[in-house]
Amino acid sequence: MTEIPAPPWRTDKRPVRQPLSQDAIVAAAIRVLDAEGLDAVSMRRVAQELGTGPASLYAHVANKDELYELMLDSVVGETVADAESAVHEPDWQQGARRIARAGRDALRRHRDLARVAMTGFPFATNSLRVTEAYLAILRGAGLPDQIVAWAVDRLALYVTADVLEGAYYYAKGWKTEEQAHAYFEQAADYLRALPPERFPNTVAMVDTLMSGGSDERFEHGLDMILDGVARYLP
Amino acid sequence: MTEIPAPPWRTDKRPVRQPLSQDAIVAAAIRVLDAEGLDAVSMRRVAQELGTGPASLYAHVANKDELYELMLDSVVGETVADAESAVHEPDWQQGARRIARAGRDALRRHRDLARVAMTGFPFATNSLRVTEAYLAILRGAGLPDQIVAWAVDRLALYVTADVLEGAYYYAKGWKTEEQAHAYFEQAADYLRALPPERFPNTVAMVDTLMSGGSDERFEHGLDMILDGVARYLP
DNA sequence: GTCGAGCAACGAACACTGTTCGTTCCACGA
DNA sequence: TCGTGGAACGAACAGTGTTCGTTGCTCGAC
Repeated sequence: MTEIPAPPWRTDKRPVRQPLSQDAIVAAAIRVLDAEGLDAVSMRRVAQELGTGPASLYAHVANKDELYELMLDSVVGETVADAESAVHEPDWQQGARRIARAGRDALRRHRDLARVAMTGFPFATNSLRVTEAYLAILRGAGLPDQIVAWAVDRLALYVTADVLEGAYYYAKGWKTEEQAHAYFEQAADYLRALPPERFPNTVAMVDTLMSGGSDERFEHGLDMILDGVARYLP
Repeated sequence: MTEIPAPPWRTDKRPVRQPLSQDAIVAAAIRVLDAEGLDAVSMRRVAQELGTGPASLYAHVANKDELYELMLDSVVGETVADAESAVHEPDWQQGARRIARAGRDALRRHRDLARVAMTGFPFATNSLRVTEAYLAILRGAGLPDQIVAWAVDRLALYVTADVLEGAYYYAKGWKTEEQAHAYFEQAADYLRALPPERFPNTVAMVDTLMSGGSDERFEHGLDMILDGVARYLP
């Protein structure tokens, strides 16, 4: 099949007329997300990115919510290979840790997309594959099903909540991390200035409470969840 | 101060002219929330509830986000008394449980308001009081500060996530619980129909995975968190 | 007793949003 | 060769949050 070059005449009527597709739309949406944040991903903005109007998108995508979920599943897809290879890890805790880390890394690569993961259930195909990997590892370790179900719930929630905390300032429309840092500093000062007779513990623990977002803290929380689960090994 | 009755003349010009206030606005917003769900709480809808226009609200509320946070703090206020009395509970696990339960009950009374709790940090006064109660209980038990900070984080997240799961169908605009039940049934069928060679664990665990929302499950998850934390007692 | 200042209330408008309708136009199969 | 199904699209609708400029009221100072 040799590609027939576009005829030089008649090219003035329509610019290029390259066909749209769901994949192209999702890719464009993720491009906007990475550049401007989730709130900027509107149907008009995505259409503009593709050089067309918003109505054209509805032939490939049911509505904006579906587009958001497709974006999430596309990003989750970045972790599927990692997750499925982690199933063969001899140490089950290490396997679970690898899936969690891969999910966190993928979400962190895409601004505040984690907000989408907080609303709705992971029924898309890539999410299901990651869940299946989790289940295989935890069941393979011999944990009872009830505990496995709870643990998967908790791990997924922990990962997205951690990312969400780190991406918090995107939601406020801030551009730089300096602004975010200033905000947190100000918040800490506010807590320190609370009346110590009514909030003695809060005031005393300000620094400990506000030390979120770091890798060490994420790993430590992961350890605590997995250690808690390990108590239910037969 | 005897109240002077409104003069019968001149009443045609303005209906009543009762002064607006932040409390009145928040109360009206919660009324709309309870009746129609969070998505229905727009500045125009709240203003309509008060018989005025949206611009009038901005004298008492900075913007819609602040209104949402005020609503949340008002609802959290319903639990402050409970939380602060739980501090005197002799058993620290029982104390923490009481705060968590009170928070869950309060959030469940108000549709999908839990969505607001998922975005943003609890810096409003009532939330701070509840946090202080948590801290007092857990520190009083002798837990190290690092663990206490993590546990409070986890407990708050667990409560709101549990409520959010139960209120999921509000976000979809569904009215009745029958619709929600049908949706979950359909979702379960979808999972059961997955290819068993690629999703053996998911298919096998469908019923366990989808058994969310009940009180027993909430209590069980609470036990698991608290038991996990208890390992760090000196 | 009168005046002035400050502020709450508000009508109208702006710049957006998601979504739908009706039309146009093209590529493919009969 | 024609007919048809479906994608692309322009325009519009009904909303949204927020701001501006004006009005009208109330309270304190003179």
